[in-house]
Amino acid sequence: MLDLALLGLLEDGELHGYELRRRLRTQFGFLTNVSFGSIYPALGKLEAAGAVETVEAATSGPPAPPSGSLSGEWAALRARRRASARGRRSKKVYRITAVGRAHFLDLLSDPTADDPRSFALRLAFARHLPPDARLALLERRRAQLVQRLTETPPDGGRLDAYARSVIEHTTEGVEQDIDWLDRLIEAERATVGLSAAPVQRA
Amino acid sequence: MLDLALLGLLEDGELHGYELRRRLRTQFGFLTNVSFGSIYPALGKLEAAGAVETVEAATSGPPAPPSGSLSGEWAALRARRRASARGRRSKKVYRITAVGRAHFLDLLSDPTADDPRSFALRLAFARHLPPDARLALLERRRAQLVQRLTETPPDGGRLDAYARSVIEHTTEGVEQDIDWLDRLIEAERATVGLSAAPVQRA
DNA sequence: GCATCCATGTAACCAGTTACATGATTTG
DNA sequence: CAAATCATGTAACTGGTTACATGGATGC
Repeated sequence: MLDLALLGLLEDGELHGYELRRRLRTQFGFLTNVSFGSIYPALGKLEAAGAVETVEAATSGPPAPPSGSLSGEWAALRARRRASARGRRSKKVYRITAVGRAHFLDLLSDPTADDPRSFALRLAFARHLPPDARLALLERRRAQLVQRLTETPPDGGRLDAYARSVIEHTTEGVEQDIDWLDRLIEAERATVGLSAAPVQRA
Repeated sequence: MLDLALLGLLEDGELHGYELRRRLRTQFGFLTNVSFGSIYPALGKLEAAGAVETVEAATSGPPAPPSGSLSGEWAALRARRRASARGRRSKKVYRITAVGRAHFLDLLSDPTADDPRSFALRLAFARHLPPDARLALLERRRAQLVQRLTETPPDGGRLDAYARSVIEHTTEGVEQDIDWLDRLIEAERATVGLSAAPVQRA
């Protein structure tokens, strides 16, 4: 989960841990409250695995987005000078590697992750997937939700009002998710149909 | 989470682990897939803490629901005979204790648990709460969701269609949750107003 | 008698948390 | 210069998971 999120964010820009956390909080409504205690170890693991590498500051690689933060770049420069001069620590900016990109795609296409948060995250990064994998992701999720609906107890009679309300509300939520997925699937099919010969799939 | 669910289920009936799991799967749409690897250790802990106790079969305590399962009772009888005769293991039926009931109420009223599943679970068991605690539970949840909405980024402009769709859908879900809570709160206020002098609270 | 479900349990692991500790930078 | 915010990290813990091991009861 976290690996996926971090790699995804790093896919479009070099970032440091603190900023990664901020983006998780702001850009994704789900996946709030990820704590530093998770992020830094995760980044460490990813670095050890060669999926990301640290860069001293945004100097090389893809044209660093100027983003109008002159003060930020000055700060980075100063930090770097300090860092080399006194060996002190500073911001650790991470960049995704080729290995990391491959790993990211693996995580993104992995069909054995069915929890809602993981799905939301994957869909949010779906632009990195080829169209057919995108479609597969949506349809897999849809099938899961449909099955959950069928598994929902047909009883509900002997529960009190509170429990019943919870169950009904949950069920409604699932139904709306399915509708939403249907719209997405339709849109996806349309674009697939446009860009290539129509593929027949369930 | 699990403790709460187990105690809540045991509040209305003596049950064994396997059956507890089955009920979690069927009665609650959320909280599916709780595994035995969680349940048995949790029951063990609860027993060690004195929150539940094992009974050999449904013989004493609250009038065992006959539930028409004669074969079930025969099986229990036979199992008990075996158990005493050969010291073999059999179904371990748990009953909640006074300590357990107190613990259950604590968990149910604990304001420091804000994740959605925990809330759903507590609301499902809300009949065990006094009306004011019920109202407090609902209003706390509502406040959390409202805050989450205000924290949602007003930007959304520079995200691609997939990420935007996820965020929008999530936001809609939160809004519907709030509407739902509003209805529940209103209903709750009505019953409170009926049974006692109207209390003024935010 | 064999498969299948009911039933309990353990061990290893995993993804995340909180609390703690440290220090640099910015701002009033 | 003090307070707030930026920034990184570690250790202990939590609440679960999967995989494994075992065995009784039921149904065909």
